[in-house]
Amino acid sequence: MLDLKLIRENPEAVRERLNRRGAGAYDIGPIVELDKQQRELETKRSQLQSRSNEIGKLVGQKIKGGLKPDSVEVQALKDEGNEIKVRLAELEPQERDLKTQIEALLLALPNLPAESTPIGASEEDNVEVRRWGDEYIPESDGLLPHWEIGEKLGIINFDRAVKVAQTRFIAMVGAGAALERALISFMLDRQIQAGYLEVIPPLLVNSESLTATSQLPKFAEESFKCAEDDLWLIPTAEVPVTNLYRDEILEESQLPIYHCAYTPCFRREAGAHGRDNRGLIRLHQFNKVELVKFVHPSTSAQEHENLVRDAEAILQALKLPYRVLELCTGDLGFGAAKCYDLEVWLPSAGRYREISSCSNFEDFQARRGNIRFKEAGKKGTKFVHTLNGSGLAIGRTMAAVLENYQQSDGTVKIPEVLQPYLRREIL
RNA sequence: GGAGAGGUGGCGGAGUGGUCGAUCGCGCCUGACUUGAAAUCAGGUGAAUCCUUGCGGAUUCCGUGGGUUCAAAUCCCACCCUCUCCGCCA
Repeated sequence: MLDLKLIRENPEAVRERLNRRGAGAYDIGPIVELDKQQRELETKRSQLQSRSNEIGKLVGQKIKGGLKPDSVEVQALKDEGNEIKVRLAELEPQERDLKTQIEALLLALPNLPAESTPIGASEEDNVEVRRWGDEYIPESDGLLPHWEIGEKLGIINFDRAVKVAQTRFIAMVGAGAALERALISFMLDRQIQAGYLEVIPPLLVNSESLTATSQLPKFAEESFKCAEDDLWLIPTAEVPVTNLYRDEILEESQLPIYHCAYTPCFRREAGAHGRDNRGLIRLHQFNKVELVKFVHPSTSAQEHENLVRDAEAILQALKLPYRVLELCTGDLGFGAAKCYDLEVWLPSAGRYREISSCSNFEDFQARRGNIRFKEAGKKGTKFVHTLNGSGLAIGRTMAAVLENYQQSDGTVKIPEVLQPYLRREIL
């Protein structure tokens, strides 16, 4: 959520920055107008309230001083109090209504792109920052896509999972399940070593949590909702982990807070029919190790760079070729101020595919979730900055391992760093 | 799911209609005393919004939302959450 004060005081600057996401896509005019009305009402209402409080006190004093509750003097005050009550009953709903409208409009506005985010219209304009591991890119002759490898080895079952659930669900079997589990353990171990505190959060979350991290209200159709309850299946561990500290005031000395979490993620992938529909790339349920940071605003840019490096470290350890993209303003996620995507090399596609997305939300989520910190000895509070990134998506990593490590005899080598987890060298 | 108890400031814990944003204790901060610390003493110590150039002022917040009243932490209604016992269960 953007700071209403910032919009009020610098509307032109806010407009300019929002336009970087797409010219004219967002209009703050109504917010500015409603905010003006709301403040006028608030001033009026607060003055009435003040007089009403005064009357309340006066009546109390008079009665204590010996006047009868039904004496003329007291009755006159009561009458005035009743009058004010009538006028307040008019103003209050108006003000509340305005506030609700403003809130709804604010929740629908995306974050301002950071000054450093490259300006562009679409993913075409994303900027490649660096590439790693070209020497590990396999020869392209006779390569199979990962779903064929998985089926041949009998470690991924697509058809049976569809019977059990729906299309875009899979079942991992035997060594496939073990490899999935090994990847999870390996990534968690690495990230814990890098300083992240592991969490196993709830996999169902309420609407308030989804609103704080900004999946709601705009992207409701992307998540699975439990019909009987105000509970949703998490689309990413970002939601429960970020919301761990919702409505809290942290001590400055507690920052930074680093968490990692392995969770399954559930996404409806609405509107994605027919796209990337083979294999492990786009499923309704997938596993992910997520990194989440809560940091002091002055450090968040550096923390973001470090977060990306922590995600990259996994790909490097697995010797999977990848590149780092800096997303342009036109491709930037709703809540992000700045975002790097990691893309891993998928030989079957002959291209890089997203395997991690590392975003700095600055105070956007913190504002929505009311996550603040207090500086020692100083009055008031500030919003923390939140960041998160995949470290990494497990299913896509599995796909990348199967394809990049396949051998001409149809077997798949196990990356060295996973061998201790799997206790074997070949699939 | 049933019965009972309860939700007040960082913590503990008062407060059952009136000047209560809330006694008090602990914690924390500042100052005095001290070579320093402890102890002691004095003062201070929540958040948010609006008005104001500033000084400052006003309003809101005692789980949440309604209601009664001139006036609600306090009374009424609904809901949420926590604890204890029972039931059920991995």
